[in-house]
Parts: sequence; structure tokens; C-alpha cells
Amino acid sequence: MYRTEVRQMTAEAKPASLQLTERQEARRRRILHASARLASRGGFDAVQMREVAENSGVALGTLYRYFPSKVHLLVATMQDQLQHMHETLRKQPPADEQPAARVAHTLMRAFRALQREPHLADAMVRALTFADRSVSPEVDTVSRLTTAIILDAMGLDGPPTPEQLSAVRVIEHTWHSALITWLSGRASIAQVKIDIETVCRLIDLTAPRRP
Amino acid sequence: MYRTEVRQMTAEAKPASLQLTERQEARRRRILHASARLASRGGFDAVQMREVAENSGVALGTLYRYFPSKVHLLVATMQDQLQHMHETLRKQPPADEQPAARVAHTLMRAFRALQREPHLADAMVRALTFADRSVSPEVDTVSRLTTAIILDAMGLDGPPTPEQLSAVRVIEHTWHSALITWLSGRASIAQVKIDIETVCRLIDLTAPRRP
DNA sequence: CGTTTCTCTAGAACAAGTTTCACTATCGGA
DNA sequence: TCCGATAGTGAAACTTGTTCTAGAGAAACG
Repeated sequence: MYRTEVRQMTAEAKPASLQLTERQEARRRRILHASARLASRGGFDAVQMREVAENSGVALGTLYRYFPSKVHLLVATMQDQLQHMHETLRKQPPADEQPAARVAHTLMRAFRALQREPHLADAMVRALTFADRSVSPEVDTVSRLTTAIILDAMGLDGPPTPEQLSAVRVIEHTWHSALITWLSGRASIAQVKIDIETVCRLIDLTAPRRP
Repeated sequence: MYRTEVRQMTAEAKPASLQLTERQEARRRRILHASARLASRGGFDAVQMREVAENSGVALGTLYRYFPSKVHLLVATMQDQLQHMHETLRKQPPADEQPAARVAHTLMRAFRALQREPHLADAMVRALTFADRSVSPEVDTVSRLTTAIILDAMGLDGPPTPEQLSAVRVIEHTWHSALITWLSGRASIAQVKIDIETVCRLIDLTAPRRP
């Protein structure tokens, strides 16, 4: 930790200028890449800031200018991965009849992807749930992405009702927490599957259209 | 972090002898008390191992003998607090008709208790979700306690069905994750309430007895 | 009691996240 | 093209979790 009450960098207020030059964009990308690679190896603990800096050919101070903490870095890494995931999932929408089944299948597909890189999943999810208020904006972005994936899977006609949004929030809660119990070896893959299917029943509950 | 692959203490295998002497029990209690007090002040970051050791009149090495990491310490602190909570809640069981409402009210009561000590809640919940495999047994104990509280609130006649246990697990997931979003300022108290009420609907779903 | 074996203490040492500093390189505008 | 502002570099310093060591104390046990 080691963080003074109000983070007060020398001069600038918050992030780098929103418009990055090409070189800066490349640096950022190198950093995220190194982060993901190290995370794939050994999870949260294996992502060491000095090593990330070295592997991405950037000074430690620069790394901290781009991502003000390790958690920021890993949450940004998760954003990045989620983006890919969203596109991949969008390409092959689930074919099920019921919205609940579509969401459950989509999440299980995402889960299988995470199983292929369990260490990376560990790093990202641990960072996400460990994040404190200073990371709220970034975590919020991840949350919105996840919500978008679920809403996509539901395949609604119109905008979601408040009830449906509540259900989606609860599904997200379950998703994150179930991942954690799996990652820490306290729940099996089968158990995660059951939990996801169970919570997805809430969707049918909030859209009880009678034909 | 800084933890070698396999934790290999000099001689003893795991924890202190299961039977603590009186002095040892007192030490353990002082440590937990100091931990809770520091956590109440400033949350996870404010619980510094050196300070816990000092405040409980114990050497740093001893602290680590009792609790092999900060996360272990905070999870044990949570166990302790949950025990109190369980007893308190048990004394005034909710009077509602429906099991779902009973569970929702019980959890909201617990939530209000946490709101009185938000920093303490922060420390405990962050530790809980950040815990890795080495803390699994302790985290499992917390999980069982939470499950017991929920099952108590449901007030079942017989043993719960597998379906009901799934619902309870999902409720627990939602409970932890909703707490986190609240603690990190990304969800309001009202939102947590809605999420809890939403997920509790699963209970009615798994016990659709028609009179 | 004396011995043997733990346990506890004090304090140094180490690892990794974070900050700081003194420079140098790059960029955008006059 | 030159200049001031901004960004990046390298290295050291600082904070806090964790480990290690040598010796003092307590407990079990003959």
C-alpha cells in the first residue's frame, strides 16, 4: 500500500491528456501486453511492477504515470480482455429460445475462456474485487462492459426495465463472486455452472410474458 | 506479497496446537481485538501488522505465528464478528410470512450493522474476496457461517434441498459482491437493498409450495 | 528440580508497491 | 526553427507485508 491520504502528483491533475500520441498509444499497449503475459504465468502475484516496466521497455515512473497503481493496471488489463471477449461472443450469439438460457450459455462460454488462462483470470478478478474507491471509474467501465455482454445475450427488443437491470446486476454479482470461489479452489467448475444457471432464472422471473 | 512457493516454517507443520493455553487464548483475543479496532478506524489499509502487534502487546513474530498473513488475520476477525452477528440475529428472528422476505430482512439487518462500521466492513470483505488458496479453510468457515445465518432466516422445517442450497449460494455471492460495490462507492445503500430483495426472490422460486 | 522442547521477544533483513528526484528527450506552438 | 512545457528515464528512497535469527521464558515431563 503506502498511499498518502490525497494522492497529489506534482503538477498534473489526473491522467495523461486524453489524446495520446502514437508512441504513447504504443507504450500503453506494450504495458498492457506485458501485464497480461505476466498474469498468465503466475496470476496476481506474478505481475510485478518492476517487471512489467522492464518487459514493456518503459521506466517504472512512466508505468506509474500510465497506471497509477497495480490494481489500476490489472483492471485496465481486464477492460482490454473483456473488449475482445465481447466481440468474440457477439459473433456467435447463443441460439437458445429462452433469454435465461441464452445468458447462461454466454456466461458459460466466457467461463470456459477464462479456464484456459486461469492465472490471468485470477489476476484480473482479484484486482477487480480488491479495488478501492480510487479505481471506481475504471471498475465501473468493466461493470458496464459486463452488463453490455449480458444484455446482448438477453437479446431484448426494447430497453430493459428497471427490474431487468436489477436482475442483471445480481447476475453480475454472482458471476464475480462465483469466479472468486472457483479461483480460490473452494468451488468446482460444476458448481459455478449450477450457480450461474440458478441466478439466470431471475431473468425469466422478470420477463413473465404470457403468450 | 513476498511469499515463497511452499510455505515451510522451521519445524511445526501448520497452526499452533489446537489446544491453546489460557495465556495463548488471551493473546489471540487481544490480537483480534486490536485488528478490529484498527480496521474500524481506516479499513484494510489501516490494519498494519506492526501496529496490530504493538497494540496487542505481542511481538511481530508471534502475531505471524497466530495468523500467518494479514488476510488470515482479517478473515479470522470476520469469523469473530460474524459469530456475534449470528447470535444477535438469532435472538430476533424476522416475523415475515414468506421465507424470501425473512432472508431479505435478515440480510438488511446485517447490512445496517455493517453500515455502522463501514471501515471494519471494508477491511473484512476486502480480505475475504482477496484471499487466495492458502486461506481457503478459513474463508470456508466464514462461508459456512453465512450460510447458517441465511438458512436460519429461511426457517425451513426439514433439511434444505440441493436447489435451495444453490439459491443460498447465489444469495451469498450477491451479498458479498453487493457489499463490495457499496464499499467502493459504486452503489448506493438503496441499490444494495434492491439487489438483495431481487436475489431473494430465488427462494420463493425454489420452494413453490402451493397451499 | 533439571532438562528438553516449545513459545515469545526484539530487532534486523528482505521483497515488492509506490514515490521522488535530477536529468534528458519529445512535442506543440510562436 | 527555436523554446517552454510536458513526458520519459534511471536510480535511489520510502513504506509495509513477510521472513529470519539469536536469545529469554514458559511448559511438559522425567
